[in-house]
Amino acid sequence: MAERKRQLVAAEITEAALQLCAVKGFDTTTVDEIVVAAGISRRTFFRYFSSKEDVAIQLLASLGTDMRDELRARPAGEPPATALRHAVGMAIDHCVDEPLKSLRVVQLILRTPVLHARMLERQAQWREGLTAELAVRLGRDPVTDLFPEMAAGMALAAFDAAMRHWSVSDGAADPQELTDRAFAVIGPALDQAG
Amino acid sequence: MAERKRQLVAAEITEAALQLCAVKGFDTTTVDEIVVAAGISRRTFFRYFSSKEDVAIQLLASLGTDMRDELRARPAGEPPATALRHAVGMAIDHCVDEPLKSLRVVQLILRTPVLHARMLERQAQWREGLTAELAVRLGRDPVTDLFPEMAAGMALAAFDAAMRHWSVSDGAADPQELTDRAFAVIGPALDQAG
DNA sequence: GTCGCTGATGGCACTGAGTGTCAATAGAGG
DNA sequence: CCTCTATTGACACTCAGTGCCATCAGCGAC
Repeated sequence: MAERKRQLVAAEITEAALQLCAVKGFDTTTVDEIVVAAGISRRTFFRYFSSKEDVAIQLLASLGTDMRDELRARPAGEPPATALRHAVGMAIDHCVDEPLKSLRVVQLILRTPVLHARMLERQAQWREGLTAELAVRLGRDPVTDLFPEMAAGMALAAFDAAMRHWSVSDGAADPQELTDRAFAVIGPALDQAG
Repeated sequence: MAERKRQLVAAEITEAALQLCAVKGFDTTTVDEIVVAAGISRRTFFRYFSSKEDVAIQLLASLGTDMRDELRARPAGEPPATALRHAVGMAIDHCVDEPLKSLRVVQLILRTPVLHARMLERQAQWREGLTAELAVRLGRDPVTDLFPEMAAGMALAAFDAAMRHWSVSDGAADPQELTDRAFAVIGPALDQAG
């Protein structure tokens, strides 16, 4: 029950922060302003989020593990392109399930350089996870063989491209359809024998 | 001649900063320490570099334009895979020309999360440049057609993979050969008709 | 009920990054 | 030698982030 309250407070902070950032931008929004809007103390804010950027980035926290878990759960014999498409699909589902919240966050991140940078750094960790999982699936050594790493990188490049186009379309485009088109491009490279 | 002096001071600051960061890490190295080592004032430091991170990132400044210029200079009929390989080759050349300096910077960036994030953000700008150039070369609309964007993303994924493996090999591996192997993976996707 | 323990919170002071302002200074040109 | 200009240094300030400690609420033991 203490955990429930913690998530409630975190959600309140997040909501206040996103609201303020949407109005006056991330950089010009101070932690003090967020803190006042959320009705907590400055010190408490940093107990919930390790930095101001974390408020936005934290919302993507589960995507990495979701993708990796889905990739692991795919049938062993499935070709890399199909397995990776389903893995990325897990992340895209979050955008489809809650379009309003997701779009707001994605747009904020994409037009705030420092947030964009943090997100890309996160993605690099996702890539490491996907690389390791792919290496196991394919029985390849990720140190000497560049294929798992490149395949994971291409899948995330497709994810990025879909997110960017979804963002600039203001949510009008279908994220899964954009992802399909991006995967159509990388497909020929994903299913090679190596 | 004022410009010459400016570059000289910048080089001195950079050298002092990299030396300190190599010893005690980027995060624990303060601007004050860099400033003392370089023999300048704190205020002057921020006139040369807009942030502490910029000292390291600035060293990659020309890579983006170099790649785009090289891509533009490639023969019009050349297939995307070949043209992009030469463009990325321009950036890799910097590592081959000055292996000691480059390796030190690359390793520092790759093992410092905040620097890694900034570098990836830079790369996103390079990608935009390559995307625009590719769109022109191929006569495709980068808004409705995902191919230019994905091709640029794949090329940079290859660049990244080569850099990472070069870094972990402590410079023992050949950067151009690593890039060749990475491009061999994405090749089948780069030369599709779309 | 009260004592004592634990965990969450708030307040305070501190370091470090980054910025604006102004005075001092050095160098080019008359 | 004087003047105009650009670079620098010094100071003060805002804001992010952290360590420390006092406070307070809940909760089990007695």
